[in-house]
Amino acid sequence: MARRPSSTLTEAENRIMEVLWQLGEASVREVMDAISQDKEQAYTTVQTFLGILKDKGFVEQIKNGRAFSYRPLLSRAEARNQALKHLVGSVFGGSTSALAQHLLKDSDIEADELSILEAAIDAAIDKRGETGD
Amino acid sequence: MARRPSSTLTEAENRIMEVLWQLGEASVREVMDAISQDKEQAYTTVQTFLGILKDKGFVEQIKNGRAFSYRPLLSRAEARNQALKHLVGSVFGGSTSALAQHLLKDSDIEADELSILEAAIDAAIDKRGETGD
DNA sequence: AATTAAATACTAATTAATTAGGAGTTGTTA
DNA sequence: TAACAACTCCTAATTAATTAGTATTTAATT
Repeated sequence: MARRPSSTLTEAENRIMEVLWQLGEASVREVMDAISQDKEQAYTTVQTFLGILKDKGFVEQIKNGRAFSYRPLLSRAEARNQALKHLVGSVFGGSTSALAQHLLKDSDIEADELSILEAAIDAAIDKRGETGD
Repeated sequence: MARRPSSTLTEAENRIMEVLWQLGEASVREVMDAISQDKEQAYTTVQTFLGILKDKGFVEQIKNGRAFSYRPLLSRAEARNQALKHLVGSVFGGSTSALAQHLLKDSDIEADELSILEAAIDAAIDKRGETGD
């Protein structure tokens, strides 16, 4: 027996999606060029992953002259949600507050980030109080 | 070419470590029994992973009569830190506050968890203010 | 039209991750 | 002590993930 396929974007898939989220729409070559800033990657490798992402329904393929362009169908926020859910489920015992508390206690988050965070929490609590959400 | 080895605990490794963190120390059979509550897993499979974890330096092996017992050398907090850092690096562009803000805006964290979180933040800010950390 | 460039489609190879079997060893018990 | 059970060690098999090459098609340019 062996492993189940990943429920979230793999590392390589995420690298590709990141470019699409940034550019909105891009050809194989454009994705390759954007990635090659950080990581050398063959044209056909990028192509392979765009094909995989298309098969998984995470991008759509648009005919653009002789070539194809690709556009994200999965948003960055959704992808982050999935990745986060997966991490919380496997590493934090399914408890989001365990993650949050870990963030504060054991991780190296900066003090000024904490203030931003606190303001965001106030806003979130206000909003939920109003709507009863 | 192919993938680099995972810098964090894999899913299966984490499952094993979770038992060790819970029990403090356990034999192959005890780990297997604990895991089998959720997931059927062969004795030798558990054994294989304990061997891998030992090779990686994440557990120590203690002779216990005719068998071995295993004890975690990596703490749960450290493992969570690594996993979190990895996620933030790959999915949140390296920004912890991007993660924090996502938690509040886009994830489905509960209102009562937010209150806990806020209290934790207050405490964290107080502590850092005192020590100038 | 022939050569060249670029894109696509298909295939393949490598390694990590997961799972488990079988051989051999050691200790227990009828 | 012979049978049996439990454990260890080594090996293997399967699939996901990553990477890229080759062959073919399509288009541009001289």
